[in-house]
Amino acid sequence: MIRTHQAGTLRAEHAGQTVTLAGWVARRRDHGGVTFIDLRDGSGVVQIVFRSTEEAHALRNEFCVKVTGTVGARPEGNENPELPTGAIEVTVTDLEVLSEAAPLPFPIDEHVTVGEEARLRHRYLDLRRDTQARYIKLRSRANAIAREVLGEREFLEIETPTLTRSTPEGARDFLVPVRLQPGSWYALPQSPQLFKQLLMVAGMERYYQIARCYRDEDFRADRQPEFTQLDIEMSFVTQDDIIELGEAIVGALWKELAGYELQAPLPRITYHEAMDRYGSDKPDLRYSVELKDLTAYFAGTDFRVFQADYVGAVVMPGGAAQTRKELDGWQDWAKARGARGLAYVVLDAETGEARGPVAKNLSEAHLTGLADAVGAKPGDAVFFAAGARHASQELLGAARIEIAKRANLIDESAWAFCWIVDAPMFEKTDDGAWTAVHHPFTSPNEEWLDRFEEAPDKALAYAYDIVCNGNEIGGGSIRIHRGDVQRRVFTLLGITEAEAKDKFGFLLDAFQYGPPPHGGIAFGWDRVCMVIAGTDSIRDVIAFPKSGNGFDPLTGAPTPITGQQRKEAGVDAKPKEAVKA
RNA sequence: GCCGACGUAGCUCAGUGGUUAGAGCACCCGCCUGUCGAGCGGGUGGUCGAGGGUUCGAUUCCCUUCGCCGGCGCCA
Repeated sequence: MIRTHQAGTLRAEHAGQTVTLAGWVARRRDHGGVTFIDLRDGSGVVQIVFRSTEEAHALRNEFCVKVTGTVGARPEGNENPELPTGAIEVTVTDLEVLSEAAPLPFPIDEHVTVGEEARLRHRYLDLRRDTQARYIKLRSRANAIAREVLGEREFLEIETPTLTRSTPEGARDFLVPVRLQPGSWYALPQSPQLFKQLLMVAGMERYYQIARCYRDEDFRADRQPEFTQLDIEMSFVTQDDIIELGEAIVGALWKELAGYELQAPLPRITYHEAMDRYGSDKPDLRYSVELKDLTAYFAGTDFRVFQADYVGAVVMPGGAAQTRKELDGWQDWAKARGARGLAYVVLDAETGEARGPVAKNLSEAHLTGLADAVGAKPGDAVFFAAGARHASQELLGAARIEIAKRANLIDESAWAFCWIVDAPMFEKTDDGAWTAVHHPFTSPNEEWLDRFEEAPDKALAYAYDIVCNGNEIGGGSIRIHRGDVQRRVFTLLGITEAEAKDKFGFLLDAFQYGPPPHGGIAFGWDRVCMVIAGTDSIRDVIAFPKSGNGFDPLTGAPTPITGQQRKEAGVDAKPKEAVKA
């Protein structure tokens, strides 16, 4: 090594030692006769002092330098308690500029906010910033912790192909042309789902992988076209076994990275209960504000809008104090989400009288009983949604989150976990057919195994999601391992035998040879790291993330290809057999 | 695909239908021996995202377009 110590590790006990350091000029304070420089390396920052000012004068921000000097206690009164190294400084006797830095496109400074585009274009500079570097380091530790927990439990880390066949998730595939077979294409995996099931058939019993996955869908703050899953599958297990494992992993992560002791077992909430109480399948349990079903309460109302399959409400504590403009703002908020609006009633802070545009449509009895029915107090506002049950609950669920934000009900220091269990097997598509909510290999639970056809809309699966502070951080299921059940599911989904054989015949083939009962879970690893890091963008925990539209501001990818590449790749080749849509 | 916000110096932002578009930081030069987001003085730096329109005159108003961010749709 060309250095003897790491800058951030120097302490008072090093006083008197001669050390050689290497790092970057983080900041310079040039007083003419004496110059202070904050020297930064991967471990932190230490102040170095130049008495001979000539050479220090030429140094600029982010020059990469090597210095030799003597560690000494700082003069009385000049200590900096803000810095771990603040008790000492290194007086430089020898300086070598390892490389110079051009003027920076943006300051490497925690105090200055810089636009994301500039940061990503020069991500290698962005990552020199302490906060950003910490996110990346945290992720590395998260990987190590997961491997440790799984290794102890005798899981095998097994890689699966990234050039593969389209798997049955619902998203659009990224496709790769195949030079050796013009007209045929690989798909990049949306997850290693089928491969991990094949590994179970192969007797690998306990598999995991930190797997890159690809989905060609639009972006969000917590979605990238390529992302990472901690992907896990086990044989001979029940749902409880997977949940226990999930809690062990999450427990280890939060203990070591967030200093939080997980209270296992975590609460389990059924999917339907979550929708009824929180209007979400990933409820944020850091605050209460629950939905109230008022369908029965308003039965027989003259108000047309409330003559619906479902009428629900959510209370905003103190919401009556909102200005007319703020209350109108909720209407715009609801319309932006595709709703007609958000009916509301405010309860007078003094009298508790129910007022508002909707109040005049409601009977005296309904108005006077409302506060009790929804659990509201004088001074609160009550928001209503009426219509189709699921959509109305989702609107109220979104309102619940917005209420918590606006009324400052979120304890930012809290961790609230839960499992959402008993997810439905199927849901109706727009054209009236059934589709798998999870994926078509998800097992019905015991209760529905023999009769899910009787009421597909009510049938429940052995499927579970783990939720933290309103983020779905992982999810999985027990898989179908019986051929007859799998065939019945395909039949319900309208997948013919020929289609099934064509799409995933290799899996069905494998399942002819004594497949073990198995199940698994996948953690959205970027999201897990994001949540632990306490940031609100997945891009913070990805070393080189893409920006909107899949553009990489650093490399400029994607780029057009040359005619030669196009020809060789076989992009335009016609497949030998026509493929059905 | 839809909705909303934003786009002015390298960075973060202010500003205006009318003379030469500003500030802080960065950068360059100088001063300065105890700073720690050092300080002081001077200087360089602008296609006001792009195109079109209205106007005597547009960075400012209008339209289109591009980029970016957030959300909806989409993504089990």
